[in-house]
Amino acid sequence: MGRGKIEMKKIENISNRQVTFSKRRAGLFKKAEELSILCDAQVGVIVFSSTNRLYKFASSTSSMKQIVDRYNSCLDYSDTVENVVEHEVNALKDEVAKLRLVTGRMMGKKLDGLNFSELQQLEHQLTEGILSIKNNKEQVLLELLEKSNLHIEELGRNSCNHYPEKSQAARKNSGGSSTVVCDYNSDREEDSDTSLRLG
Amino acid sequence: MGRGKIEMKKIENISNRQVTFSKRRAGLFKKAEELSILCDAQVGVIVFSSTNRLYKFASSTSSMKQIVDRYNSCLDYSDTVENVVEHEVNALKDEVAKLRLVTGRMMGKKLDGLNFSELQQLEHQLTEGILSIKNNKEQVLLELLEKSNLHIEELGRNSCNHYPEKSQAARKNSGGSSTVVCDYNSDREEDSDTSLRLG
DNA sequence: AACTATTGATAACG
DNA sequence: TCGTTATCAATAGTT
Repeated sequence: MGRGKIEMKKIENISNRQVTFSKRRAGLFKKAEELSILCDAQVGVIVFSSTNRLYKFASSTSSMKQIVDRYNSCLDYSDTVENVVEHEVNALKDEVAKLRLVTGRMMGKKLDGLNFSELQQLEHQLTEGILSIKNNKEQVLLELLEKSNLHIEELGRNSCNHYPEKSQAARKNSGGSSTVVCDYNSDREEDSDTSLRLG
Repeated sequence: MGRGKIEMKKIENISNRQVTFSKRRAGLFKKAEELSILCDAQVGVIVFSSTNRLYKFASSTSSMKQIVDRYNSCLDYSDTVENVVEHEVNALKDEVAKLRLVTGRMMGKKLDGLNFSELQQLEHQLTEGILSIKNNKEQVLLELLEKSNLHIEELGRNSCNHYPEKSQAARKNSGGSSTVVCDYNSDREEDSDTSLRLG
């Protein structure tokens, strides 16, 4: 219909295609509405243009959501997204429960079901953990010490160059093996997000 | 079009309506296909007849499921089921990650981001845990001991009553404070599912 | 189901 | 984007 037939293939001329899209989309929606009225049918039409715009039609008595829901309820639900997601949620809940049990046990709670060898294994695990933590503490302390010493050295040098009237006390401790007091609790630089949040 | 206009309202004659439904449904699907081909669009049509039968059309390059999914993804998702579920999944994933970090740290891994006071706190936590575990071990041992003693006592009584010819060795250890050897590792009764699975 | 008279949709054009 | 119109497609009523 129109001033001549057209081949049933993609219209290459873009503006032509856009015009035809608008007209035929309106025609399609009109036909859908007529079908729904004349034949008392529930009709939904979803159209995505080649430019990814969404156009939809739903017969007046219902929303597209209702139609899509009804359509979904007609399908076989053995392998749908919902099912897969539910599976994933269950797996995650299981893992959370397991991990909570493990952390709880490591904190000395929820030990009731364990036999002697399991308790012993757990204790061994914690002992190993403490050992590793002690090593890390040592490492952290060493690094703090080194940093402090560098700082003091620098302070000493600055005092010497720019503030000669205040340099005496600083210079006194700027030697190779000076004693340094670290304020451990104030050592919160970056990475404070990695804090424990236990309990 | 046809041998005269028709009023745009529900066709009351049932067989007429069914015929028109078939014809116009075919026409609608044909129009949908033409639109999809000519204009390179993705088109889906869902029709429920007045007799609740489902008819659907999806443009050849896609399934209705794809179209419906794409449609859903285009909606405003501020308050849908999917969004709530996604939130739940994300929360669970976060919790799993957090718990893994905690258990990892308790096992002496992933300690790199921690400062001295955090390490000290962690160590204290583990020390407390070990203390609690030691108490539980003690309790388990005491219970095992009691059980064993009861068992031996019973054995002794049975030997005395029914197998007098074998009773001498048993009777020898059936006193109040006898020495008992426990096989800890074989103490796997019920609740084996609550085992640790660390690491 | 086919047929066909008629209306409706739309391709090309302005 | 919008209106017009010549043309063809869809289909209502009939067989």
